[in-house]
Amino acid sequence: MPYDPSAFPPFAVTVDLVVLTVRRHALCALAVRRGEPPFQGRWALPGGFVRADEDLSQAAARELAEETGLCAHGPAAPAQDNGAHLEQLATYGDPERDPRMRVVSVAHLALAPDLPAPRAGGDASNARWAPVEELLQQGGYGRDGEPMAPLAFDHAQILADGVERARSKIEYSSLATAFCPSEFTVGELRRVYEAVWGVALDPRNFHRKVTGTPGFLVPTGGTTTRQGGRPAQLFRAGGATLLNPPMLRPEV
Amino acid sequence: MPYDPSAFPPFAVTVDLVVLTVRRHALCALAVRRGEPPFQGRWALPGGFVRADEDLSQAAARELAEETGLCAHGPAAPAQDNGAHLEQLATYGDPERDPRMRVVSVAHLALAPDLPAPRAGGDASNARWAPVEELLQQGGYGRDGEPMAPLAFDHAQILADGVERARSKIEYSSLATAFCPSEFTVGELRRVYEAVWGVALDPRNFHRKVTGTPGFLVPTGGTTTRQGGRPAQLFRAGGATLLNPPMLRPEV
DNA sequence: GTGTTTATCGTCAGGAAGACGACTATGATC
DNA sequence: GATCATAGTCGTCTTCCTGACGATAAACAC
Repeated sequence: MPYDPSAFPPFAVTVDLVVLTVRRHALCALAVRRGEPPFQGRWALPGGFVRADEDLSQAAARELAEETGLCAHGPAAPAQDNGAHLEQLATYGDPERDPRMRVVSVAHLALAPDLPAPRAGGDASNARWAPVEELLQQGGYGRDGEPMAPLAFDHAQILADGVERARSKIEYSSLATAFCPSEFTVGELRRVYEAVWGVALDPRNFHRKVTGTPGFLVPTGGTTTRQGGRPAQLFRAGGATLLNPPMLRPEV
Repeated sequence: MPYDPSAFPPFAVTVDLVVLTVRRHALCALAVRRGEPPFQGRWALPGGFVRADEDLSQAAARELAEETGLCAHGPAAPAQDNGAHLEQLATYGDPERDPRMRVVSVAHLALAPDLPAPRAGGDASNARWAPVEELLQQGGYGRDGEPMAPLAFDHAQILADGVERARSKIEYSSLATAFCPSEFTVGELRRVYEAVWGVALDPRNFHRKVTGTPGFLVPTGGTTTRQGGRPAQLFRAGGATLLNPPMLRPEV
């Protein structure tokens, strides 16, 4: 078929972000309140249009910086540089997903260490970290007693897919360190796994496992007592990105 | 921001397909020859524009049917129904990836049993199954001595990503059965793993492993000698989609 | 000091996987 | 028909990993 601009329908292309972090032992996602219709006043995932001269990953990194100030790095993550991990998640293109027009959204997944309060165009009341289970439950009430409407558009599905990706990916990759500050203890890393998977892990077996996996953790020599109790060794993320053997998520 | 159609740039959205199969002990992909510029005469992945009222997965299934006649089913695959497995792979949106205009392509991965010769709009000379290593090598010569130009657009990258997805996914899912006919032997399944991974596997350990994984294989009661040698039991794919424990890809 | 908390080391039993021997049941060849 | 080649299937043995859990260590609160 020759080139004919009328031969294909025009689409709007957006990026939406599932930004995850661990706060107070819970897996949380960044949500922003919509200021305009459709779904005005409802919570949604941050995102925006891809610009004409931008790659998809560039657009995602730009949106991430606008919403959180984080500097992104790609899936082939180098050692911890205090930026966020960013990778493409999936693309959502149901013809009915946006009532205004045909929008295809390329969702991205970002993993970040615990951060100060989010900003959404400088307006803190319109952005927040919320536990993912709170965002995903239908028709419940939030921690502040406010009735929780479901997320706008198909963002509940996107969030669920992002959470599932994160849950499975920390099994066989060193991605869990993306939730930690640049230096962290084995216990802090264990609490990340416990928060993301929602299970309790044996501290002794976990310690043996992560310290025994080559390339996962590199000791810095320092220690800390910020968690209370006996001082713990500090580590930073090692060069390995794939864990062999993988961490095993307990059954059920 | 209020709804303003001029506020976002228009994109063309396409689906491209990585269709994989195993033929003659080699992992092969479906390639079609381009009939028009750009990249006229070069090999490319099959694909086409998403229609105005179509979901992305619908568009991918339609393209797959047009190129191969296969009926697709989704990632939550039911028991083997002789259709192809189809899942979304990733989305490619570099501003320069198509010289004509801004095109975002949602690549999909399809896995199919060995098939009769492909058809591309009824023209067999413009479609073929080619070993993936042949399609991915730069500047070599094909099996027929014809010089091999690289695949059109960024299709070499898409194909490489699809192959890597298939290689890793047969580790922890029962997807390898999507390469087999509805009834198959343990040896045939092993040859699928060997072709996709490009390694030799121990027949005895492989047999113990797959027959011992609950839900992976169910015996049909029949036997076959189509591979020569002692008759082998026939199986069909069981209900399990995730393998626990996973198959282990041997180290390099 | 005593108790609490967290970190870290060690032990032991059960299971999974790699290496590989042995046996079985076909078709092909002489 | 005997022999051989080819595949398939069952066992064994050793090694490694994991889960369960006891024990010790080093901080802080009182």
